[in-house]
Amino acid sequence: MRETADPPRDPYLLGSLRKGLEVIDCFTRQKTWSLGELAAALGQSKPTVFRILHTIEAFGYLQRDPETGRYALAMRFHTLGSAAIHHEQLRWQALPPLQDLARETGETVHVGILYDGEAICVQAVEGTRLVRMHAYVGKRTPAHASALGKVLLAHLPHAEVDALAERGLTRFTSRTITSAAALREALHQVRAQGYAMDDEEMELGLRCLGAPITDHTGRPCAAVAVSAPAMRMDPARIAELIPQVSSTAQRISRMLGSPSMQSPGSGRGANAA
Amino acid sequence: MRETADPPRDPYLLGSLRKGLEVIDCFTRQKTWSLGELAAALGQSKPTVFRILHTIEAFGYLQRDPETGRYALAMRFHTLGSAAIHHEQLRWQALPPLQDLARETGETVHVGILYDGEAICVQAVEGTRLVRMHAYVGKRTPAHASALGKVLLAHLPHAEVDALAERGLTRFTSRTITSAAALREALHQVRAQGYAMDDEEMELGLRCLGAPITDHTGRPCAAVAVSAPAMRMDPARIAELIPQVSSTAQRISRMLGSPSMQSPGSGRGANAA
DNA sequence: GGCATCGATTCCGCAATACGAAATGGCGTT
DNA sequence: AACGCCATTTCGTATTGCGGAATCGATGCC
Repeated sequence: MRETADPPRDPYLLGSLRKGLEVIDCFTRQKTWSLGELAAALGQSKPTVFRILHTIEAFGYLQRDPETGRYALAMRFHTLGSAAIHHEQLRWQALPPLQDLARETGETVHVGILYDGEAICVQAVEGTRLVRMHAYVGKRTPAHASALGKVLLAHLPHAEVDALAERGLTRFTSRTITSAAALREALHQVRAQGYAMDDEEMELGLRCLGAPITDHTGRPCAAVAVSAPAMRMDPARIAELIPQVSSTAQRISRMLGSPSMQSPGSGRGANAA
Repeated sequence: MRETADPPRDPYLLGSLRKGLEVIDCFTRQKTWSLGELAAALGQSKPTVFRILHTIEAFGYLQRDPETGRYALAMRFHTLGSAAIHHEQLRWQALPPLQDLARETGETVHVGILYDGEAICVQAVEGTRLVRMHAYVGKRTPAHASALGKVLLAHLPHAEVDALAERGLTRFTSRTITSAAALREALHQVRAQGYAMDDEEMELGLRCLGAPITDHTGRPCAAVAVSAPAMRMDPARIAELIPQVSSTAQRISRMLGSPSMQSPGSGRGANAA
């Protein structure tokens, strides 16, 4: 029989490299694989998969359990992962404004991006208070349960948000948003307000406020957040922090070449435009 | 002219996958590349490199700067990197003993492995004191300036330690070991003592004690460390902590199937054997 | 505005490469 | 001791990937 029609074949896709990457992908789903399992999962012959594994292993990206001979991701991927984060140019641009915000508020502040349903911290500055949230570059938080994440989800196509909710919204506290309907409602509010709040949804006693950073096309590409113990985040303090976080976000956006929300000197613009 | 003799050609090395991995490797040295730069650096033709980049990009492992068209590592690598750490089986085995040690001492404790000149934390339990070291999975520390790192370096072939020193030993405090000779001497002492100490070598005011974990072959494969502010790490406290850290390390080693240093019931063995 | 330049992308024919069926080897099980 | 499962190796063939050269597109210079 002839090929079952894959009409739009990409002539620049290298087959053996493609299969290699498919193999690597498998390891995000299951931590160890035997040759036979992988061959079956990918629908490839064992010699083919053997050569692929052999090549990747030769580069130190995979390692085998000396006992069982099963393959697993090696630490070399962790090196690449760190490099990926440190390469974000955003990281360096955002640092001075973040430091200012941390100094003004005394609280931990951070900048993150959305990736695959998680908010990933790419830069953080800790607050000066003894009891404070800890943040570090590379920290990941489920998007539905963080201020950073909700700000970024709010500007995503509805279909993607639904797909995320479909995968299940893990509960962390009694306040975590766990239904698709509640998430949609919360994101609607975020869009209306221009900022997001995590009200002890990830951890009891921790509140965060987040605001969007827009890139040169005006699209939200990242977010800033300030995090503090709930005891220091009463309504009065929140009202005070919101403009501080928002203006930090706008400052970073401007550095990225974002078209300002309101032309400078045009007075107070309608913020519902 | 004929090929310049690469005698031990590996028949199971897939050429195009190999080149793809070489391309990925390039991004650990320089954060962004243009097609032409990569082609020149690898000694490959531009169409070849183009196909490779195209394939990797199609998988979301590379992304292009929309402005300049330059390639950079994408966040997807960070996902793989996290997965690599979380797949360490050591991580789960070590947790209960670590929790016990953290409870007994009240200080932050962690387990790490050596990779490419850095100690990488694969499991951590924070202490209970208000002022304490913060540790998290994935944290990396230069090996020459940490207790974890020095324990693991001590059991490496001398050539590898020298190679590391060759690359330069960054100074963090006035106490950081920065010469190859001093490092060799320090590692010699670690081997003799059976534990390592970081005496404010990474950060002033922070002391750590580390002890080796051995795998089923008896080879040191990881290490445990306890970290505390120097004010809580005076000589008396250190003398108290050393056996606690060591016995935690031995407990974990035994779980990994390590042959005990001294057969159970054989009384106090000579620890210099 | 037109032309030169430089980098990225596409074309195309040739040859090397990667493919998989089947054979082999190693090891734990019955 | 023979079986059966899984990883590894062999080998002939067809496909895939290769690179020189042409094309396209943007940028800068006259």
